[in-house]
Order: sequence, then C-alpha cells, then structure tokens
Amino acid sequence: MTDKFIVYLVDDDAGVLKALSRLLRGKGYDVRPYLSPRVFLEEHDATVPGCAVLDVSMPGLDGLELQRALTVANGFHRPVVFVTGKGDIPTSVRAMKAGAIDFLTKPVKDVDLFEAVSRAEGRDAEMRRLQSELESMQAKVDTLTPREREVLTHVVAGRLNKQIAGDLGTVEKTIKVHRSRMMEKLGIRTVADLVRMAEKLSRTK
Amino acid sequence: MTDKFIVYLVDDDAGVLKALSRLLRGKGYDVRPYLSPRVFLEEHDATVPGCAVLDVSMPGLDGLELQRALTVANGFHRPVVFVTGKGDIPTSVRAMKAGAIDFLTKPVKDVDLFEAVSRAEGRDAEMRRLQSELESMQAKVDTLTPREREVLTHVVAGRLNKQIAGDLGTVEKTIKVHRSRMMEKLGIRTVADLVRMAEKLSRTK
DNA sequence: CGTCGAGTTGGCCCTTGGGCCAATGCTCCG
DNA sequence: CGGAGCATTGGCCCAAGGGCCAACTCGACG
Repeated sequence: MTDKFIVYLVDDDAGVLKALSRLLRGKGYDVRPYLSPRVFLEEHDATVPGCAVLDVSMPGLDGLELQRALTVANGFHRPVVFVTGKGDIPTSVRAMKAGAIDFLTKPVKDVDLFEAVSRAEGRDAEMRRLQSELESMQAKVDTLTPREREVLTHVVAGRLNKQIAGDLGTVEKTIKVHRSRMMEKLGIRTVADLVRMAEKLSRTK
Repeated sequence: MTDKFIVYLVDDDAGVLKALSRLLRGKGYDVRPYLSPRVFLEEHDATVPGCAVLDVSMPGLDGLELQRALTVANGFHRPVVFVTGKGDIPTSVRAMKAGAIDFLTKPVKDVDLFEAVSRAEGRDAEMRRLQSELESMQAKVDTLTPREREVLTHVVAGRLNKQIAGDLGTVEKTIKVHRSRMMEKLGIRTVADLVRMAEKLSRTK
C-alpha cells in the first residue's frame, strides 16, 4: 500500500538518461528510465506515487504535451520536473504556469535536481493524502439515499429540522430519521464535523 | 472605495516605459510609469487595486527583488507581470515560482501583455474580495472577550455546552451566556455558519 | 469611592435535536 | 409472490440549546 516513491525519467538521449538515473539512484530513489515518451505514457499508472522528470524537447511527444497528458487525473497532477538543453523562456513559463515543480537547464546541477525531486515527492504525498481523504468521504456520501443527501445539504446550510421538513414537503419527524441515519452512515457525530466535511468536498469539485 | 485598477509600470528604459504606457492607456488602463524601482517602491500603496508590470533587469533594485518586496503585504501579493529584454530561463522560473502572473520577453506582443494584465486584474480583484471578507470576519472576532473566544473554539470543535463547561472549569449556564453573546457579536445565527467562518479564518493564517 | 465591563450563576420555560419502538406504503428483484 | 430497501409517520421521553430576568464578584478607570 505505502508504495515506494518512483521517479519516472523520460529523455530521448540515452546518455542523459543514464547519467540522471545513476544520480537519482545514488540518492536512493527508485528510478524508471524511458527513452520514449509514448511508451512512458502507455505504461504510466497514475495510482502509484512518484514524479516525472521530463526532457522538454523530445520527438513525437514533447515535454509540455506530456505534462498536459499527466495532468488530467481526477483533478490531481503527477508532479513534473523539466530538464532541458535547449529551451527558451516562453516554454519555461508555460511549463511553470501549467504547474511544473521546476524547470532546470542542462547541465543540471545535482543539488537543483535533488531539491526539485524532493519538492515533487512532498507535493505528491500531500496530493495523495488529500485525495484519499476526499475519496473516503465521498465513498460514504455515496452510500446515502437520495433523501438523506437532500437532508445533508439542508443541515449543512444551517436549516432547522422543521424548516427542512417544510422545504421537502414532509414533517419534522421524517427529517429526524433521515438526519440520524445520514450521520450514522457518514460516521460523524457533530454538525461541526459535518460542515467541515461538506466544505472539503465542495471546495475541490 | 471601488478604486480604479491601476497598472504600475516600472522600467529603467524611458522608451519602453512610454511605449508600454501608451499601449495600456489605449486599452483604457490607468497607468503609472516609473523609471526608478526605488521611487516606485517608496510611493507604493498596497491598498489600492492594481498590478505591477516590471522590467526584470534594472539598476539598483532588480525585478525579482522588487517582486519579493511587493509580496509581503499580509499574506497577499501585488500581482506582478514581468517584461524582459535579456532574461534567462532560471530567472523566469524563479519569477514564476515566486508567483508572477506572467514573464514576457521583449519585444512584447500586445495580446500577451493584455492577457497578462487582464489576468492580473482578475487575481487582484479576487484577492481583495477574499481579504476584505477575512478582515471583516476577523474584526468581529476581535470584539469578542477572551472567554467568548475560548467558547468559540470549543463550539467549532463540536463540543457540547456541558463539555465546554467542564473544560473551562465552569457550569453549562455560563457557557450558554458566552455562546449567545459570541454568536450575537459575530452576527451569526447557526453553528454551520460559525464553522465555515472559523474554517476560512484558520485556513489562511 | 462609584461606575463599567467581563465573567459568573440561578431559575424558569420553550424550542430543538435525537434515540427507541412500531407501523405503513411503494418499488424493485429473485 | 415475498422480502429488501427506501420514504414516511406517530408516540414517548430525554438531552441540549437558548431566551429573559435577576444578581453577584472583581479589577480597571476616573
């Protein structure tokens, strides 16, 4: 479960690939080198923790396109560190705007690469923590019946049982039952926690 | 109050300054040109809406330093757009990491500049909206007595009056009074709203 | 010294929330 | 057809929230 953090290295230059691999492996990272961006993308599994270290200019699929392709995973992005030999400012700016962790120029200084990969690791961990938290909450919400969900939104809005009953065209007693079952299913005891949960879920989607 | 959005233009090249001024004024922007970054910084008033369009390389105080100086305002930054004639990738990356809106290379394309300034305007407006919301909430919280503040935190934590009383070494009745006055001062009626307010305040600071 | 704000507490009473048990009506599925 | 799941409702009772009025203590301030 606590999969090891993996560095996906993609560069069409075999020499660079080997050099960077050695460097990162020396630091203890689990490195997966790819000469072909396409092969990397095919094999890529967004569910395992890791970051991508990409060359910007590659034949077929360039770094920025690859970055975009890695960016679609349900709101979360695979952290990307760019490495380039012949990049320009507009490209670096586009990469950073698209959320790249860093954009390094060759020859890459070891410390810069380590610092970038380390930041990528931190961000990846934080993203996964957040994502799993959201998923587990969403999973619980998904077990609610339609009625319970309606009641949930009204409760979060601060409405009284009586008012909710009026809104939904039923009586207070019924709302109490839905409300109770809803809290039970969500594993939540207080309205405060309920509101916080709802806020987290709504803030991201 | 609804001050006009101002573009602070800082470039040590008088020609560029004039050209960009004309360009932005033509778009209807209120432009304030500065040849000296120091003078700009001295006169700068973070309370008025606006963005800065900075040349990266200037004598005395370069663009990145200026950006950092503009970044300290109580958690909020003055949006910055960079313009440069002789920048390099590391510089652009540092600028973007530091939160720059964009980093344009001369000759600057009109559309790029307009797009960047427009984005800056949007971000500035959003920042100010958020900030004024936070300030108004914080102002209300500041009117609370120490005891009321303690009760506030316990209520937000989902504790019952009885439990809060135990924690604070007093009785339920006392908590009810503090709680009631606290809600009154905050202008809030439901626990749901209280929790949301507390979340917003805690999330930023 | 007297007032004022803050913190406390009591009593009284009403409203809300919520648990327990029981029961009904409906729809969908095997 | 006979459950299963869902929505609904009633009664009963207790716990928790909250308004209103009154009162007391204490330290600060003039």
